Amino acid sequence: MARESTCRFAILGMLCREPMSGYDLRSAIERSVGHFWQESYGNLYPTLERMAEERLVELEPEERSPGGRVRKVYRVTAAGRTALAEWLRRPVLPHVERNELLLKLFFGARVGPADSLAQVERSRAEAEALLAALRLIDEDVRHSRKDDPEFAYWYLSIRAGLLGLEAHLRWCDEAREALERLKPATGSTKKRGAR
Amino acid sequence: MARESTCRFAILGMLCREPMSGYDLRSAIERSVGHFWQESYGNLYPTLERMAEERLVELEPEERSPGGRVRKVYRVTAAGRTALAEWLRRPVLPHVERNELLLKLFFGARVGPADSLAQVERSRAEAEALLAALRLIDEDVRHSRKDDPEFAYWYLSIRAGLLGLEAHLRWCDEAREALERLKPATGSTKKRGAR
DNA sequence: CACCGGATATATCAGCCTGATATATCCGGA
DNA sequence: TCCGGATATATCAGGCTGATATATCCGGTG
Repeated sequence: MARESTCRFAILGMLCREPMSGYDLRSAIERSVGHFWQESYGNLYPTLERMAEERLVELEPEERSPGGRVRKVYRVTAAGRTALAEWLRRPVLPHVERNELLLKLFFGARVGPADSLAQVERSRAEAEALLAALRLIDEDVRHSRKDDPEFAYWYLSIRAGLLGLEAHLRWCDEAREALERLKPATGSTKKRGAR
Repeated sequence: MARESTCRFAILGMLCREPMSGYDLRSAIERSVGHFWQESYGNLYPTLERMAEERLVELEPEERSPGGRVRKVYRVTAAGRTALAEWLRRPVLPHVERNELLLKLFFGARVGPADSLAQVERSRAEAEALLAALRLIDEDVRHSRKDDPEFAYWYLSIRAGLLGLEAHLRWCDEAREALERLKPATGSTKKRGAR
């Protein structure tokens, strides 16, 4: 029945560290868990409103900037903390992640190895860039936060990212090789494969 | 702007192999690409209707079972084949996959290492089961389909699954170790934890 | 024969979520 | 003073999931 908005819990987790506005939430989430979790404004703002109705969060007493600019800073309530803890203990339900790259490759015979190869190369380049970025974050966190009591928990997600990306790169290399073997005999690349 | 229903292309790809009903499509997809792509009826039926309006697919001439039972068998049109080929060549746009397990672990300090450990163990068991299943499929496909011209393309997705799951298992082991180190060092809390 | 249960088959809906769009203010630098 | 980029909130169409409803077919059991 009622699918449960996971967004709620991302918000609760972040608000437990520090009260924030919807805008702040988005960047805090991006900065800390951005490599495996993101939230859009279109999701955050309505969700925050609902959560306020449900008393999981509440607005901090009107804190306006001098000019009178609107800024809604939310804070987590006791009920919010309870709900978060309850969710953290609940098992993750298994879910098949859609993988558009694999789907395109699966039907790849309809367009030929060159196009599939291009998809793999693009994916590889992207993964390489993500890996480089994550390694920088890794370095940074290992130095600046290694004494934070939450360090071990944060580190788990970085390791997951690193291992996952490395595995993906290995797969890309394998796939590239396999697809290259499919290409029509090397040398003269002109053969127009009329169907 | 118009996000493009990926479901359309999963349907087109499958219908290119053989005309099918919505019901058949669901099981064909489940059987062949189920480990990285699934479609729900709630998505398939309305999508098929729209695609028929757009002339990407068409109904086969009334094919009813003797009792007059309704059964709508769709077939891909020339326009459908073109649309599929065009999509297959278009680059996959990068997208951060949400990972609920990692999110729960990231906030794990709020409930403690035992609960996080349980999440990891569950995920590990699940991955182990998926891996075993995929190895069977691997065996099967390598024997029964190795001469199919599309074999190489199908095989890519199996290898992606195998490498991904193996990497995940390695991460689980790492995570388990890290979380076990966080547990209150006591040897006092009995050896075999009561589950 | 009647009945049952599981597979076949289609359809609809609430609700989550994304990506796009709109709007307005703040503030530092040219 | 004006510009542009960051800050900030809000709304919407449309994709998609998981649940629910409904009905038929068919083989096996009593």
